[in-house]
Amino acid sequence: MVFDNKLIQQRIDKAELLKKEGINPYSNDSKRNTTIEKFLNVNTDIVHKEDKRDEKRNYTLSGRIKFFRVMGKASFIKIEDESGMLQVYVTRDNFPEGFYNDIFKKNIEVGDIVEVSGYPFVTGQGELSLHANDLRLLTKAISPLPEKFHGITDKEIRYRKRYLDLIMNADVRKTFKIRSKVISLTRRFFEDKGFLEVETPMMHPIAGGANAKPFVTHHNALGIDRYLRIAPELYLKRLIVGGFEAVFEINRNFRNEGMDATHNPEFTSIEFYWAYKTYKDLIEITKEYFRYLFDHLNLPTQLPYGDMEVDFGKFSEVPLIESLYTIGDVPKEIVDDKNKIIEFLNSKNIQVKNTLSLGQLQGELFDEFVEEKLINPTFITEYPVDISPLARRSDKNPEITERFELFIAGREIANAFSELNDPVDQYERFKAQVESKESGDDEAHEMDLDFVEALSYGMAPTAGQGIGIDRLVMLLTNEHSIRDVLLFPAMKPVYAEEKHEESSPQA
RNA sequence: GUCUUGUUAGCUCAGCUGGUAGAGCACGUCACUUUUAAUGAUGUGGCCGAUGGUUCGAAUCCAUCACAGGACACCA
Repeated sequence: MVFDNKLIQQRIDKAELLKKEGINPYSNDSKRNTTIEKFLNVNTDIVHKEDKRDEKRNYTLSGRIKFFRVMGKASFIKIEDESGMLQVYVTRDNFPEGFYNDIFKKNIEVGDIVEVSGYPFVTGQGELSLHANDLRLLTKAISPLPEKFHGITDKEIRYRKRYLDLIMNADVRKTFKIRSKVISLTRRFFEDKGFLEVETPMMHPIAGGANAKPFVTHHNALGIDRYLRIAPELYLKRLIVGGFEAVFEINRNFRNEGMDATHNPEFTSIEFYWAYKTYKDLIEITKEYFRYLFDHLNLPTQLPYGDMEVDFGKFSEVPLIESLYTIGDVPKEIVDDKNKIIEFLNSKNIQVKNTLSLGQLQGELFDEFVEEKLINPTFITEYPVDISPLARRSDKNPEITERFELFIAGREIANAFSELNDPVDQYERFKAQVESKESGDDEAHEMDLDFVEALSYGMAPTAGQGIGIDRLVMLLTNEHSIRDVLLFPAMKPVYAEEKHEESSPQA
């Protein structure tokens, strides 16, 4: 039974009783004419009035009851709407005979959504409140709310029943409002720069644009498998081939990998591509983007993140190889020598496959010794070509690419490069990835001949970038788990085991 | 995937080296017309995550499983 709990049954009984009294416990005729925030702002003058009230003003407000304090013939309740919390004063003698004792006190309770009308006044304790002369039930809550003081702290319940978390925890609502603003501002920033927002497929015939394991689904009508996209990159670049010069997409990517504090199987990123620009231009627009976000979110340039202090006014730029010895304290003389790097890594008790290339080993060194030290925003530039299959080679040094990743608070936030637009080079790099895949790297990129063909028609010199929105929001809200910036993070189903048992009788 | 911690009333949590379940909030009843987690009195409420084992006896010890948190690994 769904409603077998005693407390729930009690509340269902109350709803039934109200129906008998002619009160609809699920009424939809709200007459609200203002919000709590507006009420509180408009009536700040009441405190200066002689009798601390103005009976000529009248407001109708709605909200969920969060506190219910009965003191005999008078009660204080607190109701909450999206904008804030309001104290409402309810007295017996202000209502029709019987309402206060039999309806209000007995059958309306914490969790219910009510509508109140009345005038503003300030209590003896100095709190601006509403003196109610009408109170109506709008929605009966038949499940009791969690405890009013501690609220709900069990993370599992908070994630599985996010609505409860949102009811009980104003901070959580705030975090998701910031998230919404970040996405909205991001969209506006790029639109204002002349970028065109586009939508590209979520179901791909080839999981391309990143190195990651995809989710597989099946298209019945065509009888073929499709991959939930791991990145929109190759489609966006096709659009650049087609003549759009600045495009962006804010949407979900799906990666069939482990889950932890910084990884959810579906996550949101913005990717943008900008013709006739290079990664140098992307560094500049990224700095501008952060200034824009901070201005419009009204954030100080220095933000705490855990026990770190991040200064968003201090962006720096370091080539990857240089960062190994200037930041990572790796001996300078080994960074260009495969064997010496392996020796060094082994001496630090880090095991690596000896099939790794020089570039891959340099990447290892970076991950191991540099990444976590990059607290203030740092553009790490000039990535080795063999760990950058889609990036354009540097004209000065074909072993490195015109690429950067942006690190903040020890985490990768963005990845960007001048795009590879040489179709033959792209073909060769796909081939190298395929070989790598055949030798066991199941996350290597697949061959995408259709994309190579697109490039063969000529893609203007272009720079492109991806920014992880979830991790960005984590930074801005000082949250340390990606689940705390996702309304509905991925969770294992609770009842999987039972269902399984039903279908296969055993044990 | 590995290690580790947790799972007890609707919620937040106690429950020691095994002896048959406890508090606060919520809920019921009573009192109370300016409270702020209101207060006072009183009462109801539990298959102690699941399954096995050890034991005269298990919330407690052991094993397996499920789910979750954390760390590590993988993952750019």
